Amino acid sequence: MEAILKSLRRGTIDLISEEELRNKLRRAEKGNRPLRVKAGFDPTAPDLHLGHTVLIQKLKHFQEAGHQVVFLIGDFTGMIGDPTGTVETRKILTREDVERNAQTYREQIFKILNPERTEVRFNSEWLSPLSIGEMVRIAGQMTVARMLERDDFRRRYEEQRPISIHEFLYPLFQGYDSVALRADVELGGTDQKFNLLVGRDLQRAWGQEPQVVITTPLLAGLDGVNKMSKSLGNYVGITEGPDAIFGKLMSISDDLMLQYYELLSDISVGELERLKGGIGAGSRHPMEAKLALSREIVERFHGHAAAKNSEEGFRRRFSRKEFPEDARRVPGSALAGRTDLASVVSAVSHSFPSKAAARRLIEQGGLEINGERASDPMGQITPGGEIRLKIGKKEFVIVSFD
RNA sequence: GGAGGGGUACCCGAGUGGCCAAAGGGGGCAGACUGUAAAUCUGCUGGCAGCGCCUACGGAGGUUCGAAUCCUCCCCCCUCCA
Repeated sequence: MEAILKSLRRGTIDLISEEELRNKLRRAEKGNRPLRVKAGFDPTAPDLHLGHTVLIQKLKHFQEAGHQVVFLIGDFTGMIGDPTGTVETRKILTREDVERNAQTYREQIFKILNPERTEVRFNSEWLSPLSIGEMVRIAGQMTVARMLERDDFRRRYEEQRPISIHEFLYPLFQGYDSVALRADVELGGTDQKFNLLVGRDLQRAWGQEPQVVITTPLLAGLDGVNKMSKSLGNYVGITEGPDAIFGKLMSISDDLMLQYYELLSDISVGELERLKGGIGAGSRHPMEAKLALSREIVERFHGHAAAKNSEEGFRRRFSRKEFPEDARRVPGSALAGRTDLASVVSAVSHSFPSKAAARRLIEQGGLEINGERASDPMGQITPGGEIRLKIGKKEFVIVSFD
């Protein structure tokens, strides 16, 4: 019991309340009735990244303790859009869109979760049929003052930025989801705290025992500053290839690495402490730790062999600075007869597509040809055989003539 | 219904007739350093057949030798009063 509790609390921010959770766990065990653990997801964004998996890892911890996970897709609330303060013009998704996205979710989350103990639901199931009268009843559970306690609403109100009435409905509906699902526990990011608490209020109003609320931190993105998000480009997508994931994880700072260990890794709490201590004392090399983390995460999504392979590739490429044999190959014909370096690079590179950009790169010493730095944009290549280009830090291309 | 404020490059944001391909910051890219990093320092950061041309300051017209800057119409965002 205590061990389970400890694993459930790992890396979490809020637990409201521990007392209630204990009671629920105890009763679940006694009555052999697993807890219903709910977490909601956006119907429009089926591309999960590691940030999402913090929550999914936590769901997994519950599953490991024998409980039932309800993976809720907010297809109805998605039409409103959670009011994050930014402009949101939500396009209405068709039934097919939602179903397709749900399918993608299934493929992705079941790399972590156990399908046997996971129920995928849509909140349009109970929200669509709601009558106006029932809606009024739900809305009647909340006051404007209380709504304005929510950070982003308060800020916008104080700054005299507009808040639409329908945005108030989002937390209410999310809360009502908990009523409809008879949730025992709801998990969410810290930004969801208010919404999760609304669920408790509504459950009380509907005569249910309030759900326990657990929040997880928002995972920082690769930059270590902003939260991980696709739009900021600082993310690691779980459908990305093994080498991409490995490389991205290896580029994070040491501080961030420890956060990732806490929130993403399966290593035990004890091992985590030893790791932190070892790095602090200098007895563990941060890079070794980072390699191990990268291996673990890649293995989770792509399997053991892929992880080994990515690591080996990484070491060759960066530690030993070898030219990767699996570099992208481009036929000499792609150059269209141009032989000056700026034109060659712009023709062949994804990162430096314009000639001006290629020229800048070359002038700054970012181009190597067959291992030699070439810094004159007007320099020429001699067509024939294979020419190995290292373009910037990350791009490797072999141009082959026949 | 009335009054006012505003839309500038990836983002924020200065610029109110020429010196503006557009300050400054962020981000990004590259180099040095290193552990692959982070931090730090340096440089770059519209395009093209290379000091010349093209495209660009919400959209369309106009005034002018010349407009991001002035005028007209339109679109969009915000605030206040009713």
